[in-house]
Amino acid sequence: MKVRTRFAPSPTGYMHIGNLRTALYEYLIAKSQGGDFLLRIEDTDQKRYVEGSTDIIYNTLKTVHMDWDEGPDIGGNYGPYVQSERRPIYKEYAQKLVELGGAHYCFCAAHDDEDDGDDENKIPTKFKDPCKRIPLEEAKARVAAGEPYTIRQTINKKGVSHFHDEVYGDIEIDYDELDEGVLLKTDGLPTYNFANVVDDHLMGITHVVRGNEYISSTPKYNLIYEAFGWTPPIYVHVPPVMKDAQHKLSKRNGDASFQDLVAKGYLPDAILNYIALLGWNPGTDQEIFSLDELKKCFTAERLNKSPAIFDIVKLTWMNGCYIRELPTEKFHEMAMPYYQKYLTRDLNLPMLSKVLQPRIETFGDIEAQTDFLEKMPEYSLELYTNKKMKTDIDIAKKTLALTLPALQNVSDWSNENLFEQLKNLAAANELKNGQILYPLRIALSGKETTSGGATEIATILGKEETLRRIQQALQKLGA
RNA sequence: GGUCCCAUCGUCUAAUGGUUAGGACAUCACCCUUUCACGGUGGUAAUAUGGGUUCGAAUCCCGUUGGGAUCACCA
Repeated sequence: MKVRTRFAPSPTGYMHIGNLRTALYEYLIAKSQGGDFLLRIEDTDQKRYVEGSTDIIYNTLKTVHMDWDEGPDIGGNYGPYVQSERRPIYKEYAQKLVELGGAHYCFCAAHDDEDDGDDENKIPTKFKDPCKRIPLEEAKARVAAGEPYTIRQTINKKGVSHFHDEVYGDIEIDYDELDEGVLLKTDGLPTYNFANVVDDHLMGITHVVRGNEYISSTPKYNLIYEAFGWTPPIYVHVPPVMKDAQHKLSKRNGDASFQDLVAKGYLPDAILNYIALLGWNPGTDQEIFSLDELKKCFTAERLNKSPAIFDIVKLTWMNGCYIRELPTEKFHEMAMPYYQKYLTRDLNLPMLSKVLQPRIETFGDIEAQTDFLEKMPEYSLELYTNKKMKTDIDIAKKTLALTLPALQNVSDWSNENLFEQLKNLAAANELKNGQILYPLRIALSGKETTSGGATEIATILGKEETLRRIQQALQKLGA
């Protein structure tokens, strides 16, 4: 049987990393076995709907190349793929479930959740609906008379429910723990509890992958499958992605959303690679994976049970690996928007890219790495003193005075030539290379550390600006 | 509170009864070096806890502790 999985987000705002990881696992379970991956929009809660969030979902999946085989935009044989467009289907199946004894009409008012007065002593009890004792004919008459109603699940079963989960193994839950929850709301739309069962069955979903918060309600869904005479899917419950040991990653608190990370200069492929490893491992020491490689080696058996904390530091490292692997031209092209944002001076940008590529971990680092190119910062003369380089203020004064005329005569302003010239200058004056190069770098950057050395910075700045900065430094040194 | 689930270095994880408990990130030291970075070498660092079972337990069982989830006309 062909494997079919679905990503079924609700359009309620941003796409966070946990969502994306669930989508990835769904995608990989299908694609590792040549199956289908479909996209379904679960918009049955009109109150929580956020304009534009379906576009975010489409765009995110597209940028990481997780292509779906069926979905709202491209259609398929099991549509529609937006739940609000499936309203008649749910009503039909809900009524059928009532006839089958798996549900009943309920006329109770909605629960008011506002009284949080004595929360300490509030012990919730299982909701057992009195309406299920209303004779079906009477209930139907009230519905026909226009009385508002919901359809609730009927749970009369006693004892213990068993089911198997691919990650957590065999789970047992007592039927007494199950609520007789609403399946079809007053507004005629289904709740998640009903819609996901009906749709997953109708759409031929073989593997249901979702957060482990659904484990405790899974027996309820199985009861519905059972009442209809349907075969339940294979369940794959995955642990949450955490912000820290206590808190899940959430949209509130400004926690990492995919698009935030991209905006900060993280590469989509690196993000995807990192989250694949948050809760899954290949069983080898390999850590860098393309999506195609993941498709080849992914197996649900190697999914983890315990929550994983999202570690931006490791993601940053991995992003650095991806940046270093970029072809030079590609890196330059991707860095260009950042250059345009932070730099106005006429610089040797290809040289800047060459210097930056092995040094930055995200494109967002460019700003801090290049600020001195734009404007010479204020700096202390103490910077000229460096024990290891055997320089101090006096030596700097002397060597910069030698460097200035030497560079004035240079016509080939390439890094290689500048380095060669200055090495020769050092040798001719019986100086160490560092005694020439270290003060020069300070004079050009005003910073203790920089991306690149003296001659690289000179190359980037160009001859005119380089000479100007050396003159300024000599002035500052009182030479 | 009931129920369910989880527990290996700071973090992500490997080891499905026998390993000096392995790898990666981070961190520290050293090497390379025109600073920084990249790269290389090495170090520090973990089986929450108490009982069992077993010749032998990170691994199996029970208790404890800690954490998470769930108990909506949200998903």
